[in-house]
Amino acid sequence: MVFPKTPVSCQLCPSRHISIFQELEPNSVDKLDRSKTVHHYKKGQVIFLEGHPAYGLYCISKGKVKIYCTTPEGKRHILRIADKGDPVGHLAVFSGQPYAATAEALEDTTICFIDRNLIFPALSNERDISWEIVRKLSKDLIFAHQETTRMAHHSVTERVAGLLLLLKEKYGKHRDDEIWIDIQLSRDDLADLAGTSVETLVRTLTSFRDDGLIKTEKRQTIVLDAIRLSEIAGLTD
Amino acid sequence: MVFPKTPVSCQLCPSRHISIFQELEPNSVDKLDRSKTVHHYKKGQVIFLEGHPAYGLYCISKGKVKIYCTTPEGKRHILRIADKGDPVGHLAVFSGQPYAATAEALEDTTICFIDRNLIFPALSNERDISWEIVRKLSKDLIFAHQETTRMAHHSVTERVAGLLLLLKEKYGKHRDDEIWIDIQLSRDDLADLAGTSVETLVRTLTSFRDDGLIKTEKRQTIVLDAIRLSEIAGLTD
DNA sequence: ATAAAAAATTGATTTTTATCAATTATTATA
DNA sequence: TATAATAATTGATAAAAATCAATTTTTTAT
Repeated sequence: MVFPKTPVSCQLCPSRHISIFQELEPNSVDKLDRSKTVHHYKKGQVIFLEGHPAYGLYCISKGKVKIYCTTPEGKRHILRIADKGDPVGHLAVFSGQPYAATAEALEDTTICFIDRNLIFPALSNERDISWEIVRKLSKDLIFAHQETTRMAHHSVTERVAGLLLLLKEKYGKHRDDEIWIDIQLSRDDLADLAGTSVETLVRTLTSFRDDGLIKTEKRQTIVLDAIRLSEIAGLTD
Repeated sequence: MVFPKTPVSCQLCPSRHISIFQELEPNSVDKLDRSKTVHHYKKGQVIFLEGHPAYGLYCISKGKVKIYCTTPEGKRHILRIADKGDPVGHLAVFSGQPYAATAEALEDTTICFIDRNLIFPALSNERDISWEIVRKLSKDLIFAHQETTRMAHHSVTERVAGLLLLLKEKYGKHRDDEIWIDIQLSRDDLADLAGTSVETLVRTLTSFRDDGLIKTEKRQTIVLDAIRLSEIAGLTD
């Protein structure tokens, strides 16, 4: 694995103003800046592996990372997609446990690593950052609970519809009066996000296409009828 | 709803030394003590409802509480069972959102309520409590992710086996050389925990009983073969 | 540009699980 | 204690989704 260092300062980082560290004092930012190392990963490269000891956390400067668990039978479940500004591996560091999931670059990614022993000293002058983290983790936990419930009690059709809407919210771009989901995900990725098999996912997309809910072009998806999709997803009532 | 006040001090609370507040200075405990109100709920009573505004959080003094989500179709999913010392409703308070789930007493329960506006002042002198909460939330989030993966990719048989082992860990009591799961859960509760229908749950238990993995007596379960159960649950490899 | 590899799609089949219906057991109540 | 109400169980059936297999499309590498 190659770890080329690049001079990227936190002050100039494109993700600076959306990350969990957005409220830091300049002094703390400087400390972070001196504590971090910058790394580049090509699409498909693994950043860390489930089960490995967590020596630190990451913050995405550029690119996207998928975080997934693997079952004993080799099935993958993508827990989330981390974008510019998002922390990765922080749960392991905060909880003191090994990484509970694998992180893999979805596209060419620049990511900063902060050693777990340097994080807390760098934040020592920040009074509120820990409560800010509590707030974010609580939100994430509520979302995770909803996901668990969805996986347990909703059909694949409902889950795929919900997934498409989520992706539309997060990655939707307007183009030619249509909403285009601007993220490069394979069918396998989509299946791993929806918690189903590739074949079932494809059939679900096909049926959505046949019903005029979506349009697919070159592995890209366009949402044509978000209202009907959210009815199917069970988000309206 | 009846809210009888009882003189229960935090210092004397049976849950004092296992709760998230276990590390507090005496001064902070006093503040909490003066901020809280004590409430009693009979088995089956609802403590708060999904969707309602969160005016504060709870800490269980005695008893057990199930926290569940309800889907639009009326299906329930029990996210967790909170015991003596466990916080309830804290996610809503920490995140500033309404309660995302319903809390209902599984048995007669004594629980303390702390208004959301009084929590942070009471903890103002505590340097590390927020990082302690970060640690606990991170652990909970990792667990929640594992649950999501389990619901998405494991069969009902695997999930029920895993559930029984979890209950055994948490509520197992040795009696007559056997491990007895000492908690009063209906078949509906077990189904809602495993994310399946009552009928399928019953059939799964029956097959476990036929295979000599468990023994059931008067709605109570005894684990006879934890090793084989954990093989079925997919926890061994 | 072409061949090889990888990804996506479609079809057929089996397995799993939910649902509906009926019955039995248990608990609560008069 | 008898009776009603609730909970648990069993059976039959239908629906959902996984799996296996084959084919087509797209991408990558030569």
